[in-house]
Amino acid sequence: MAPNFITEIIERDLASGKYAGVVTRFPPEPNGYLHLGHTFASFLDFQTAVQYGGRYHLRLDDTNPEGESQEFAEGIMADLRWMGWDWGDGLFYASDNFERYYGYAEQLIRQGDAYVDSVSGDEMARLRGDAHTPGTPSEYRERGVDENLDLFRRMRAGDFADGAHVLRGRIDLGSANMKLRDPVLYRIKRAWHYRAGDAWCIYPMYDFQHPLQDAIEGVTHSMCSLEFVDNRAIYDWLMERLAFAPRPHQYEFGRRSLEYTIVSKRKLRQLVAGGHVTGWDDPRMPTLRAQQRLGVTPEAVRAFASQIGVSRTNRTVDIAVYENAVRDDLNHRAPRVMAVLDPVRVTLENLEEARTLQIPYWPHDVIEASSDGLVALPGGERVAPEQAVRDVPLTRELFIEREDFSADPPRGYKRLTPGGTVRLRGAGIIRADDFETDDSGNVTHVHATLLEDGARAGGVIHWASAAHAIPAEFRLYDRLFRVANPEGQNPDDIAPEFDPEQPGHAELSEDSGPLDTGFLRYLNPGSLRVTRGFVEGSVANDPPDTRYQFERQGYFWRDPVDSRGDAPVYGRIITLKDAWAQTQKAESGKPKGEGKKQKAETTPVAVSGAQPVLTPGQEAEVTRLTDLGASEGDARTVARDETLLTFLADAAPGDTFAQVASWTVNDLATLLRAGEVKVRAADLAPLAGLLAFGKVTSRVARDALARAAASGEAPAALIEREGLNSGLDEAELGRIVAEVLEKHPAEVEAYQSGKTALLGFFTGQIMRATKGKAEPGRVSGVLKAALDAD
RNA sequence: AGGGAUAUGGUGUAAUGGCAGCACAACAGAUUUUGGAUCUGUUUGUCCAGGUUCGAAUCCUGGUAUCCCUGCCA
Repeated sequence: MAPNFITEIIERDLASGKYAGVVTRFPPEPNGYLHLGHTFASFLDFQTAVQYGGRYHLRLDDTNPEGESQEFAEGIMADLRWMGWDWGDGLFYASDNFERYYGYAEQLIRQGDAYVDSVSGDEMARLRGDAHTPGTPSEYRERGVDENLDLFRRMRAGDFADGAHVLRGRIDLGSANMKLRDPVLYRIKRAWHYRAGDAWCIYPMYDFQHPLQDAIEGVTHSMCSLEFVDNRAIYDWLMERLAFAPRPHQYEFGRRSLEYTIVSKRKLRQLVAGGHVTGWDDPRMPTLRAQQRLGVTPEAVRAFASQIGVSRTNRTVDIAVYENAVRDDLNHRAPRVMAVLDPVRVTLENLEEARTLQIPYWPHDVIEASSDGLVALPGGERVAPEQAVRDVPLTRELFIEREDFSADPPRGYKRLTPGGTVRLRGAGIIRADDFETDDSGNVTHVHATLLEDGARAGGVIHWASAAHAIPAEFRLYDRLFRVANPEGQNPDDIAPEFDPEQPGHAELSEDSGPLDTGFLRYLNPGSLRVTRGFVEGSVANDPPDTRYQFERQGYFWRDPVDSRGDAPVYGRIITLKDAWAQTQKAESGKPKGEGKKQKAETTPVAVSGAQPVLTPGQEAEVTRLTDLGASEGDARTVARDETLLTFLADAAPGDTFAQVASWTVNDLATLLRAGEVKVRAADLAPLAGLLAFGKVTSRVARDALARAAASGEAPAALIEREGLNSGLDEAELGRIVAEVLEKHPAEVEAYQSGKTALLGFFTGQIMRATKGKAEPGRVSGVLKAALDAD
């Protein structure tokens, strides 16, 4: 986990002793399967705890019986364990604590912090008001404690129908934060809970239950996504009213979505239910179980999760980052073998007798990168590179890839052509002497000659012996959607031409309603291509979960569901990068271009220089302040802000006023509004005087101002006490400059070889070394002289 | 419209007043018995307008854009 704003908070909390250790939790609701979107959140929760030597919990957040099940709970656990997580005894079910939540609810009632409301849902929504109008109390808001307690107990006892009453927090109906307008804490809902059965007919709401559960578990840092920012106010209110100490705190991070992927549970369900995929584990799905079946390893998923950063903005990650993580993992894991996916027969006319070749499993670069000098056999055993080979028969009858022979090759084609040569991987060079085609012109047979050593060829192709290779089905997966953002509008999208051979297309057109099925129209009709071909015989004895690189094709493994011993099915985990396809596409690509979006186009020109309109009273203040010497801009800012106005009221009039006003606006405004400024404006005049007379640099003055604001000490006294007005003579400055240069020889060299931007770096170092006492004007002169002299 | 959050290359993320860096992508070259991998290099960026400062991605003011909130879901 790279450093981020949450690790920063944790380090501060640990350093200050706020918590003895870190405790986090990942709280999925067991009403669906985990998908790639969850890996980010779970990784953040778990890995952060690991990183700080803390604990992480898995919490099944099962407070809404609808849709939740043990099957989902177990699926979630299995997927997380597959990812390599071990929460030890840190497994919690929210439903195990229903009784405790209930107790806290009664406590809130007794404290007058919660009440039973008895209006309908519609009425409650109406009374809540909207963004412009504050909420109005329902007629039940002022019920007494005893009545509330009685009603709430009877709610639990099942005396009332669903929806007849709710328990609400009594917070603030007028709050601009809608979440605070007396949120519902409990509702009556007669539903069978997969763990609690029918023990309860009231269930707690997220806003009530989640903070309590965090506190009960002893969680310290409770991470959730950005849409819960407003809910934090309830979280803090609850912690305060129920006096938890030490208490957990909620921090929000931005979600990460992935290009070409949807993660909405409802839409995923539509894909399964509509038969657009074969199930939740269809290798094209973004669910973890699907990625698992695809053959992606947990290490790759974790690498991906660690590579996408953490921030407070919702972002969409480039699919290439995921693909890179998958390839990078497989490159060092998957032995190389050969398979022909779309075969064309080749006869080596001059090969009389079959040969057995020993071809290495690994390319030279993977061998060289091995840390112990050994490499793995498909079974996992690590052996010397020369032993990491398999037997491959070279026979008179072979198969090669249909794409690897061309009677009419495009420019730059490096494979087999009539009369041309190519190297058969590991077997030597052949020349195509002749070829046959069928009625439609498809090549059916190539007649070739195996050439002597010393022959030359421009390219290398893979192959398989017709007599020994194993027939197999290949499933070539591609992105499920044709567009990066299937849930968006995609006005530039061009629907693919109708192709009756592609399953899914017909359903797609009859199924596409105007509403939520819109994303279905972006389904990629070619997301699954099935071919029949041959894989070299050596794979027969390998473990069934071996991931291979089929050379020049991509990474594959045996489909764990559909593959049979006598009918193997190989699924493509991911393609190899294909520079040739790139150039091909570029050649044929119309100059239409992608139309890079220009920022200037998307951002309308801002109306600049617009000044907010001031009231006559504020205008009068502006005049008064400018008369006192303040700049127009500062005056306008101050006049509009009561806090700044009040602060500035006791500033001394005179020459120093303008400076004090400027500091007020530019340096103190934010602190002032937060009520964190301890110094008085009256104490600022002497500081401004020191600055005006050149006794201190502006840097020293601002530092002193900041410290004074925090401590309340008069800044001028502070400067006096620390001798910051002592000035800096030429000799001392020269000495410090020399010291700084000596400490940073690499930077000096870089500067002298032309990187003049480093002047700012040196200036900063010198300012720091002199505590700001050096005058920047002099520094630059001395510095340049010293650097040039060196 | 009220409240809240956010804004750095194509994408994601660093820089906490002092060198705009890293990863992925793209492009070029080297290398290569995988058009893979590897290595080297290159292109592209601080939302806009003002202000403070010797110096601003960072501080101040104003604006713009995007997202979230008005479930008895989580």
